Amino acid sequence: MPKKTKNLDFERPLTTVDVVIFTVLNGQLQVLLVKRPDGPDEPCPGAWALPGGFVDVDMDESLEACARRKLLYKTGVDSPYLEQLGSWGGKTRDPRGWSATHAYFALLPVDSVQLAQDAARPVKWLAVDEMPGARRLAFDHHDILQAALERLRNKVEYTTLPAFLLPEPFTLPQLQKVYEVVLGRPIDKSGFRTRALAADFLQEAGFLDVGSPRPAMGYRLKQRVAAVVFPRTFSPRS
Amino acid sequence: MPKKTKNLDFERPLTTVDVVIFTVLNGQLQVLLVKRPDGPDEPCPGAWALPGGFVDVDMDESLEACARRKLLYKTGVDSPYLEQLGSWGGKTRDPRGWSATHAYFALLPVDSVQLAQDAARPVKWLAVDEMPGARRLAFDHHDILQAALERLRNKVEYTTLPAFLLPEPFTLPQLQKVYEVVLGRPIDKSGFRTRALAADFLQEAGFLDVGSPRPAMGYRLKQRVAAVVFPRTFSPRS
DNA sequence: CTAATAGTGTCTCTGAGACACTATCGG
DNA sequence: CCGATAGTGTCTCAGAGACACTATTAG
Repeated sequence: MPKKTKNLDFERPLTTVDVVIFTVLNGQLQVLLVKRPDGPDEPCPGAWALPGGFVDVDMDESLEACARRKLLYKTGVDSPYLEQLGSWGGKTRDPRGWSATHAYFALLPVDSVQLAQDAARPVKWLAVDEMPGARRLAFDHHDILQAALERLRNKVEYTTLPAFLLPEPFTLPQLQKVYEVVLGRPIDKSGFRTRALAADFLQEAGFLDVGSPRPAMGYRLKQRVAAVVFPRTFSPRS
Repeated sequence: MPKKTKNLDFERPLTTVDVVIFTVLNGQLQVLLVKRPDGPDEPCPGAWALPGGFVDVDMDESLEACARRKLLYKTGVDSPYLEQLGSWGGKTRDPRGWSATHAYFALLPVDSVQLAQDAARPVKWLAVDEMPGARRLAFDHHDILQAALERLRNKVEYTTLPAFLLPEPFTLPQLQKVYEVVLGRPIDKSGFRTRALAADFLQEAGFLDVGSPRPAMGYRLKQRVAAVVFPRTFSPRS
């Protein structure tokens, strides 16, 4: 290892942060994508990509601060549920050189979002179920998105994460729908209610009339910071 | 954001990979540490640190390959259980500049290790329980180690990870001891055996006489690649 | 009244925890 | 024989799954 002695003048990898931003919209789990600019010097020109970009060593105090900055810039949301997902790095993932990205994933209610619509950088929600195999995302963002989905679906089995996808206040049937959307299968109502209430992470917020024949109790999260863990999973009896 | 246009000549963070290497030795969970060199230009001179270092854009194909290279170099082990832990990055974690590290954690049986003893870079095992609060590791390696411990202890509750800490073949009582060492509490023998065998990740390898009055069945892992997940955790009745 | 959704009660069964029990070895 | 460790059987109980049941609204 000749280069790593005293001086630091060896080639450094490019360092980026990408954020997988999920919400529920039209009864579907959706992810935020940004169109890469066209141009001769641009990698993946015109392709859809996860929001993200280079770490700015002057602006960013830390990786998480960088992720929050990019998220705030694209969505206007400043304190969503945000969790580190992992990092991807290698010689070939970016044509501009050895590059490593730190990926985060965020959950937010769609009503809190003000998309930064900019003609130069179009932004859109895409339902994850409608992502055709053919539609390739930029770089290795397909892998990153799949990892985020896997993490989300795993955690949904035993945590209260989906509550961060809903605007407050919400009803238990609404929350159950979100669980079902993310898991892709129906859940028993009685068991769901028992679990949700036993987890003690909700507080009542008065009855809501959401157009159903009978009004339902509305709830807010007691703590908007972290997820609560259930004692067991939702896995169905085999 | 002025700098991130076409050209790439803005300052790049330093990029490193660190590996938290665990084993069980003398009935204790131990972690591998490397002494930082002394010297006027060195950060944290003489402090103990996790093995790791800069990504070498010529040698390393990917982050994981870089982690494996560093692990092989220090221990001689080339295919341990290796998992990404997370990344830590910020303006102040390294006095040499904005730096981001990609942390991995590895589990390996102590008998497979040939420590690279080099007078310039001493290497040692340290029992995690004997780490005094006062003993500060280099950089933010204390945080990284704590995160690795938390991850390990969490996963031990519901996976077969501890099997990667033992030389094969091993007996079920030996494996149970490892679980107890990592968890820091006793486990019921009967329940442990039922779970372990039901998980179907072991194959018999003949009786072993390990000095106990009665010989016990030895086992090997069916797959040395990934951990198996239990249906429920070991959490004790409240 | 009926239709539709909100919310509850009840039965069963799996699997963990606790712990007493038997089995097999060395001396 | 005894002591020590390996390994098994049995009872109980929490909590998930399944599903039938009641409650409250709009029309």
